[in-house]
Amino acid sequence: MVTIKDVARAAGVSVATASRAMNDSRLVAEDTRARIREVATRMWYTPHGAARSLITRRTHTIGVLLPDLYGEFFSEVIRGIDLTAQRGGYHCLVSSARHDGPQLEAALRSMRGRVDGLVLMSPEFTGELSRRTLPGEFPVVLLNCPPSGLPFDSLTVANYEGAYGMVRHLVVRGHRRVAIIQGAAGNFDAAERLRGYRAALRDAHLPERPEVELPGDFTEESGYAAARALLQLAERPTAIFAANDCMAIGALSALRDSGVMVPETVAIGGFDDIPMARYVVPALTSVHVDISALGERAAARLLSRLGAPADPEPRSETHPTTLVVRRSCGAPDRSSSFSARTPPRRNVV
Amino acid sequence: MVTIKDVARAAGVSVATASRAMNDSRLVAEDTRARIREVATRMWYTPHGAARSLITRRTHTIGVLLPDLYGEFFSEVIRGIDLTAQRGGYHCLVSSARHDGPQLEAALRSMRGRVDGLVLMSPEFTGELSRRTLPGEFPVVLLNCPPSGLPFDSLTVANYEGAYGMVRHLVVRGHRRVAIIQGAAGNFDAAERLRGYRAALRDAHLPERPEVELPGDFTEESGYAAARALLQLAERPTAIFAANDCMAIGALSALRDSGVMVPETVAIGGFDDIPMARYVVPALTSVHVDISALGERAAARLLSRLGAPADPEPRSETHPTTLVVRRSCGAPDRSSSFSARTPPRRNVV
DNA sequence: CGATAAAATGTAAACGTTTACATCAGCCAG
DNA sequence: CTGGCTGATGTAAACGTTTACATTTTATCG
Repeated sequence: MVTIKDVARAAGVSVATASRAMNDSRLVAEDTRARIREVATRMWYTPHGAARSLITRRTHTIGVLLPDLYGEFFSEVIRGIDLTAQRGGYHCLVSSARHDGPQLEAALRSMRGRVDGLVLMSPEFTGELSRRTLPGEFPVVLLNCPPSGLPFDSLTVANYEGAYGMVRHLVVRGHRRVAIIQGAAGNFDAAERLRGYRAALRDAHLPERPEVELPGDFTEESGYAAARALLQLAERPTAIFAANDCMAIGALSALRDSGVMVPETVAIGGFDDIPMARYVVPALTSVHVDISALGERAAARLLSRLGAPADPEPRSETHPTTLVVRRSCGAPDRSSSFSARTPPRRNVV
Repeated sequence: MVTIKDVARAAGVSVATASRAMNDSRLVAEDTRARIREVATRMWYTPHGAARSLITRRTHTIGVLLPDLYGEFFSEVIRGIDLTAQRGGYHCLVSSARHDGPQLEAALRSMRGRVDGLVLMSPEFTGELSRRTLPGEFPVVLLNCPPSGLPFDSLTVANYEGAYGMVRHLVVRGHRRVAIIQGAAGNFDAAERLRGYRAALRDAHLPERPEVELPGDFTEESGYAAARALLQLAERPTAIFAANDCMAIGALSALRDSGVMVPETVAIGGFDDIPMARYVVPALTSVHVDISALGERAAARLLSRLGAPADPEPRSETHPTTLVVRRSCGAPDRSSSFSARTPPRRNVV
């Protein structure tokens, strides 16, 4: 391993000058700077990150802590984060961990001293445990976490508004009995979407009916089961709002298996607008979330904190959603899938 | 920031003993060990990663360098890698970079000194440029890279065999004119899949016909365009093998838009078996790749290198694929999607 | 030409660990 | 009682940087 000492010796200068040359300090003459850099590249010198961050107290790395890595969602978040991180000269240390107490704590601890800041996504996050694991002055951006009272920046998806808009849309189309398949218990997004659903009904002067608020856990199976249950009801709903697309797709399967027409007999709406939503039949109406942009915002926020840690005021931000109307709730069909708003996917493999 | 010195002072020992206690060395008495650890947890001591890796020359981090982060594929790879990395006590530093020469080189350099080893995925990788950027003794696992002659472990998907199996299946079902929509030019996977396609035709004593080998670039649009072009031919193919699912789905749209029946008039097969493949209509026959397992293998291979860097022999490994037959090539339809082999997805949001 | 300011370079301390080596106490055999 | 061994602890040097400070060289100006 070639160190800066080797470079300095080869260039006939002291390590200090060599270091300055590598860091483009103005305290070094132009010609020596050029000479040193030339020598450095010739010797394939790469600075030792650990040594550097030991003294500068900067790792130029941001930690990304996710509850899981399963599915399109996280891939997109990471993409957004990595994109802006790279632009700012930062790396991403990603890790997933089940966020039930000790696991999260361990993950946080193992990241300390390796990262300058953290993007923490944890819809089940209770500020409880890590109030001491995370020193308050450590830069953290909470992504889609329940309000915790912790002094951290926080970024959330407009779950409430998105759900409200979806249900309102269903109501406006004439639906009087709108059911909901809820997200996982204890999940912040799930709770917010439920809240939006209820508000939309209330504002339309429709009764809240507990029997059509079915539990779910964001999985396709739970959507399937919930839809089955709904079909058993004496008074069937005419529309179903599933708290995410996976469950909506599960519900779609259930209705198809039961011979129920969608959208003629029952309309369905989902949430997230995952790429697949365009391709199921009928195409799924959903609430679109620009996830990659969300990741970009989170990273940008964190980077700005890192750049100027002066501002102590934690800020909250809500990321807007848009309703994408497709056939599953009665919109006219489009002949080609290309007219949908989500850009087509590109896979390298 | 509380350092090991603070802990040592508080526990009334020297830093050496404190360090030994934290690292479970046998050279420290049991009672002092307990006392020191107790003090350490009470003070919320976390070792400074940079300082530690400066002296131990181990970062306990593996780098993951991907060509992009778009789509399900990378999400799954990362998941597999992170899973095994965590099990082995390692972190993942992920980064995406367009792998055209200087970009890749820069990414590699910026990772040096931060990671103990590297999983490098780059289907357009030419061993050329980085023969010197990557010192030979640095542990690297190449994932889906073209054979480079570099002395590195290498893991590839059974592209050739998978494509061969798919085309053979089409031929066995009676298709005589099988077209291919190729992957991106210069892409290793694409080349291998083309090779498998040709071999299957040859072995079935069917002629190779250049006019049905259409170019593509793995995007949905290119699949759409290619299918359009195929429909213009005087002698239409009766089956189309698309080098990935995205293009297959694009082709599906094109055929639907042209009023061509799938699979009755033209059968279609894809590659990758992305989750969406089950949901398009008709459900897409595809070559399934267990991507997360691929990532796990890659990480496991790298970790074993890191554990015992004795073995200098670079090893190659091919990851098997399985053909998943669905309706798009004429298989009987299944009533519920749950019977398909891909497990249902779980999204947290 | 000398004084002085400015610019360029060198010296050495620091960052937080680990670890080779030194030390020291206690113990046992001769 | 002495010498050597064992086990526990301390001392200090390293790891590869950056940077405050000291020193030297160069430029400027009276």
